[in-house]
Amino acid sequence: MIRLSKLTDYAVVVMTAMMQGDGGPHTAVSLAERTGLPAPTVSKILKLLARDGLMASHRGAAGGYRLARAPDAINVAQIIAAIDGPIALTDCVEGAPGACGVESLCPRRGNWDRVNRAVRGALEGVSLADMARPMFHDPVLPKTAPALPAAADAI
Amino acid sequence: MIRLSKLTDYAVVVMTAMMQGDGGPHTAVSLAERTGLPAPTVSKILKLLARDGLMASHRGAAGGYRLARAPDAINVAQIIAAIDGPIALTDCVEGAPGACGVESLCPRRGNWDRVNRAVRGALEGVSLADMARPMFHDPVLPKTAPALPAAADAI
DNA sequence: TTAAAGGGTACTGATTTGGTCCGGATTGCC
DNA sequence: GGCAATCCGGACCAAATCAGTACCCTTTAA
Repeated sequence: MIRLSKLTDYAVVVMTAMMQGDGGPHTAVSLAERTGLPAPTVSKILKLLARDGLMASHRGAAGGYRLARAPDAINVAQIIAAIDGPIALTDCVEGAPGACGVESLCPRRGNWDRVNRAVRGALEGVSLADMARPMFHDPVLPKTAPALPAAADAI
Repeated sequence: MIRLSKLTDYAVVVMTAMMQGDGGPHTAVSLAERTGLPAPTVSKILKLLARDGLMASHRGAAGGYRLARAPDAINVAQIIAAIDGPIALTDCVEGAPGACGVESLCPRRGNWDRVNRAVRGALEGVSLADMARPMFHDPVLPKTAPALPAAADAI
């Protein structure tokens, strides 16, 4: 199965936790307590998110982290990119020249990129605010749901 | 980065190789020679694809594998599902009850499923025939390209 | 009957990942 | 001005996962 790292999952947990409370900064340990995740791990996640500009950090006593933007201005693709690096399904992409051992027989590099683009677009369509919104059981989403063929459930 | 297993990448290589030649069956070793991949690996891939009905296999002497359907009736999502199992980005999906350690604090299960659905839909939109089609260098795809925001290249 | 081919399972080495820890830099408070 | 709280940036280790290989069995055409 296509795997997202657990860290990315945790990142969404942490970020949704930050949406609650007043606008004040959250420390890494307070978020760890609130989410039930180990503190060093939360710290690591926050650092990665801050490095990519998704978090605003403040050092010193009474410091902490805050979301850099409104929750609906942050999408899942950005979170994944911050934690896991660039979204690319294979090594066979433009960034890695010559890395592909069967390059001469592989005229498909650009086509995987097409797939990557499609996936990336799908991930950009879901915002952090969407993830925080409690989901009632299996609602047919009115506007954001992508059109799906009927056979999709077998995959 | 979101990773697709190498086996899946190889599967597309093998399947595109099968599109060439007459309609006769291809043996695992002949495909291995043609693609430059190790024979046991090719055999493993073919077995997985056959199990999911993407290949028609014929045993015995003069046996081999054939594509079960036309290349434009096979999409990338099906290939990934055959090799890597169900397409799900996190463990946090409906199928795994209680596996999530922070379940009580995690009201987002259904929302990851929303993301999964979006990705799945994107992958279903690309067929094997698309992957085999030679791609001229960085054409702006006229119809199949998803609408992308300008900032997308940083992801 | 024989040989060619797929079917299934188990094993191993390497890579990746999750998680932890440490010393240093920065900043507010007493 | 000193102190304490907090972030910052690495390096590090154990565990899980994955790619690849090998073996033996079943099937089937010649």
